Amino acid sequence: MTTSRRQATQDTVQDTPNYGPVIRQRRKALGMTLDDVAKATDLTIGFLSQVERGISAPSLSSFMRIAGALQTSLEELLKVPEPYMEYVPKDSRQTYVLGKSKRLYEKLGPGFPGALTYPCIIHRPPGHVSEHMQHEGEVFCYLLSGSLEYHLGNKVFIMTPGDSIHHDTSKPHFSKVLGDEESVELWVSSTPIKTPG
Amino acid sequence: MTTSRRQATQDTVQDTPNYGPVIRQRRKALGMTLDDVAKATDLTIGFLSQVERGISAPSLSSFMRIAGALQTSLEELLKVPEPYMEYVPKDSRQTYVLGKSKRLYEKLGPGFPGALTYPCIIHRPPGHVSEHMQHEGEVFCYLLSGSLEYHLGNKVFIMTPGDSIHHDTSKPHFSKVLGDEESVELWVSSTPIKTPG
DNA sequence: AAAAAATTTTAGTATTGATAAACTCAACCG
DNA sequence: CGGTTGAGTTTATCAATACTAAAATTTTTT
Repeated sequence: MTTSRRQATQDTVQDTPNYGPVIRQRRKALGMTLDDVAKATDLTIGFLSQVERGISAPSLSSFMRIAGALQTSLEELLKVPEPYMEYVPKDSRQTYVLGKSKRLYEKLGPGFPGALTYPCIIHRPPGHVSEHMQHEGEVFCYLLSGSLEYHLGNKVFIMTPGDSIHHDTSKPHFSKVLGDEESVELWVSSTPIKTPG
Repeated sequence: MTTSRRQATQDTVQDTPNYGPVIRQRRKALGMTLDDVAKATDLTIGFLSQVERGISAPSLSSFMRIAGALQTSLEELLKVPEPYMEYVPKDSRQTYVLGKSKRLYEKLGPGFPGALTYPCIIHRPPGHVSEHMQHEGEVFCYLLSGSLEYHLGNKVFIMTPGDSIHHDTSKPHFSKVLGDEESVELWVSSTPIKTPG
């Protein structure tokens, strides 16, 4: 054909997200060197440097390993950066109702591009028992109101307003809302809390 | 190294989503042939056949062109299929509050994997004016209650309960909630309605 | 200023992403 | 029944590249 596919690809390079800088930003935000990522992905620092500078394109499987090493997802690296506001007036929060239990989730971040933590407020009804969790990362929770029975590994804490907890999420954990009122919990997590589609 | 990166890749093949069958299913659901997709993506039918059968791996840019041809996204093709229920009891719906206007969105689908349409019910407060939209696809809306002023291109319709509208979404459209009560609208769209992450 | 760390750059190549075309199979039609 | 057509599979091939190893350069640290 008169127009090579190579040229066709070049013509559509505009459509390829500029993931190089996004990868570099995330890597630096995590305090990692090219060598750190190279070891985690079984790729070389030279190649990763080229990927970050847009000189070379990784295969899909390499891209996924890079995303894994950076504790993020393909989707996060490829998507158009979402709008952010550092300052969130309390009456302008994005809110969601989650699940059959009608938990209310108030999103407070991201406050800037490349943020590594996800702040939110969660309202849970009396008696609600959260999912048992265990995954890589860390979390901080401050109880604004209500009462919680927080299970962390084989420890149990009764939390009242003003109490907080900060832990490694690789330890199994869950909590139950005590008493007759809903709990209001301020969370800052290293992984986004899953909100349905 | 004694373990080739190819083997390393093979070792992690379990981690690579099984997108081949997902691509084929979506292509067939859209009534497209390999030739149709080949023409849309500037790839060959032999290659696409191999991709769908997991024999060959497309580059990231080719993958994105395939996703485009299939009117879907990388994320949709790569993600673990979401749980689905054909039958949705009215008190078991997933709900979300959207935006500052506090629209309520009740998810009714997908009813099966590979579905091409997205059913939902949307509740909107009095006076709410929707975003002006214009994109590829089609939509059907049935007004359950309330009243709407629906703008489609340069046509305006006053919708009352029981009325419906079904149109090509490439025409510019938006609507406003009339009267003092909220509207309750049943929608079936060819594209997912955006819900904040 | 020197050393160390981090990154960039270069040369190289085994592998592959993708093609062209032959082949196979099922469905359809005269 | 044989020929044609549509759809998909398979094979041989190769230009391009995904990625490496190592040298060179830059930046940071001491």
